[in-house]
Amino acid sequence: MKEYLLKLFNEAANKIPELKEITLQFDVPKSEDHGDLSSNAAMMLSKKLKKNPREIAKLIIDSINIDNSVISKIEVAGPGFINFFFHPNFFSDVINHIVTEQDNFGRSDKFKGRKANVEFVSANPTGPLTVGHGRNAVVGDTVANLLEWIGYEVDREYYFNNAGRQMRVLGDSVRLRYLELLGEKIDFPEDYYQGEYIKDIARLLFDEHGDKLKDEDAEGIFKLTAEREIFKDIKKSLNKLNINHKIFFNENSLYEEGKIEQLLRTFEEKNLSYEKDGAVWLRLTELGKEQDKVIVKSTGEPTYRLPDIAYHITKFQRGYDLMVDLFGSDHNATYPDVLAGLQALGYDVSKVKVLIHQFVTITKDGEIVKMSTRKANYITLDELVDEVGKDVVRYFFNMRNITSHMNFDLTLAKKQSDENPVFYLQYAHARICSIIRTVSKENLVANYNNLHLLNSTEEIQLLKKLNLFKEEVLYAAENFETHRICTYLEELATLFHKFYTFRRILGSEKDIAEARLALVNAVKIVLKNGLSILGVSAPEQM
RNA sequence: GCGCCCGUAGCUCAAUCGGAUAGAGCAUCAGCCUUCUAAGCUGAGGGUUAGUGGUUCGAGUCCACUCGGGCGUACCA
Repeated sequence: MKEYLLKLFNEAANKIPELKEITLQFDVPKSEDHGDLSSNAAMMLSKKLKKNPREIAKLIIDSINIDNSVISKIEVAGPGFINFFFHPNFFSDVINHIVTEQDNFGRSDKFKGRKANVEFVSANPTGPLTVGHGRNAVVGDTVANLLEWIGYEVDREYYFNNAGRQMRVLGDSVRLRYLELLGEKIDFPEDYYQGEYIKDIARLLFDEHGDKLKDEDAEGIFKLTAEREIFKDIKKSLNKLNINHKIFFNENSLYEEGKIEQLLRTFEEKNLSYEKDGAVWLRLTELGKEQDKVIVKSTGEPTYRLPDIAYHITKFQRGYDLMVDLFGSDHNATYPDVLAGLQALGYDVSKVKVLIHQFVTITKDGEIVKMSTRKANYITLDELVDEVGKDVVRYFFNMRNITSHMNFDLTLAKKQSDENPVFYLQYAHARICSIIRTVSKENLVANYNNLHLLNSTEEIQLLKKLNLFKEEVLYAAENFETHRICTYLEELATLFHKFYTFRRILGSEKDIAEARLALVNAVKIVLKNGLSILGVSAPEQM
């Protein structure tokens, strides 16, 4: 629809040259009374032409050629909107596209041939994934899905840090628990990992090696075993949500391959770093930042900035056109330094898109569930998935804009009722499957030749919504907004349920019944495709 | 103190780079199942978009300030 109008306006620009100077946009009005698409071009031109916008709108209308079989009505409304009403037959075409393309309907090739990397979760293997990681995991995977739907070839990547202090503490936590098992009296520091899983790993080592490890370093077998075992659990948790990273990139490899040293030398050669108080600093002030930051501590150990920059360089070297990083808001202070460093080295940081999601609060029975990692008092992602199921978890995390703090209502999520929006969508799909099963026994077959018979309000609204799916996917993907898909699907499901209530298939005249069956088939495909972007299943019956 | 995010109906949230009368779901109230799934549908009530100024044809959206909440502000990540 938009393309069609764009073409008309570009033709009109021959008569009104100023039209070329503004970016044309067509919006779907909130109210149906305002047409199917609306243009604000006249208002944008009013200053330039020094004329009343309504007059300009009339001028524009006069200078475009209207095909009455496509556009049934054009009007000037309000302060100067031009409203376009499309002919009903125009909308039913979409059904043919949907049934032809099936599972691929909604995909576009706008970014075909381009490579994207989506880095998400990236939690260090120091403990099980929590509900907080869940939002990151689900949104990251869904963003990756969306990018695939608009043509990108996408690599899902998990970056983890196994070289720093955190992991040393982890190894030592296991070592102490191990010694405890051997009967030694230990003093377990408060800032060590308190969780039961540490004891499990210690138990594992004890069962396998007895007391032979009592003189081993924390950094050796203790740390390695902990990393291996915890990663096993992390991957299992992600698998339950159908999340599979293609690449697990670890920080150690950057050291092993000399990337860290190399980067340090480059900074030095370009005079972007200097030494002070025994540490190496990055000249961020010269890059417009507030203060210089340390990249190598006086102990000789790099801060996170150095490996992070080196890591992103590898992404550039791997040839991605788009690199998405998804972090929780606790990281919002770290990424600007990394980007500044990359930019100073001449990398095109506009290819890096950093997404920050806000935190998740869990409520149960109306009360906030308080969580503390240090005390190992948290709800794990695993527990959450086991309790409410994959579909609910994926839907709930996807349904909110990531810029908002989100409330995960455990009581609501567990309810298998109309209070839970996931079921509303799945129910619509199951209902359609049921209709198709029942109706096929009556010798009715979908017929795609009489779609003009779909002319009731309920049918036309449904058709219009189907027409918007592809655009909606594109918009959601380009803006990295997964919740858009949820909103769209809920609106589609609502329109379907209304259609179901007022327009029957059985009992209608055969031509109408068969056209409606075609419509219902199309709705089913779009619901299923939308749910598959979200990673939510589309059950055939409920 | 400073930086980022947020503040919309009783609750949870939408609102397409600034568009027309701010919309859904839940909750509350009143209705609809002898025919394709009632996990559904119809209707009603519910708002000074935290506040005050500003920018303009037009502001929930942009700017300034104030209030309130979250996360940061390390030679932790």
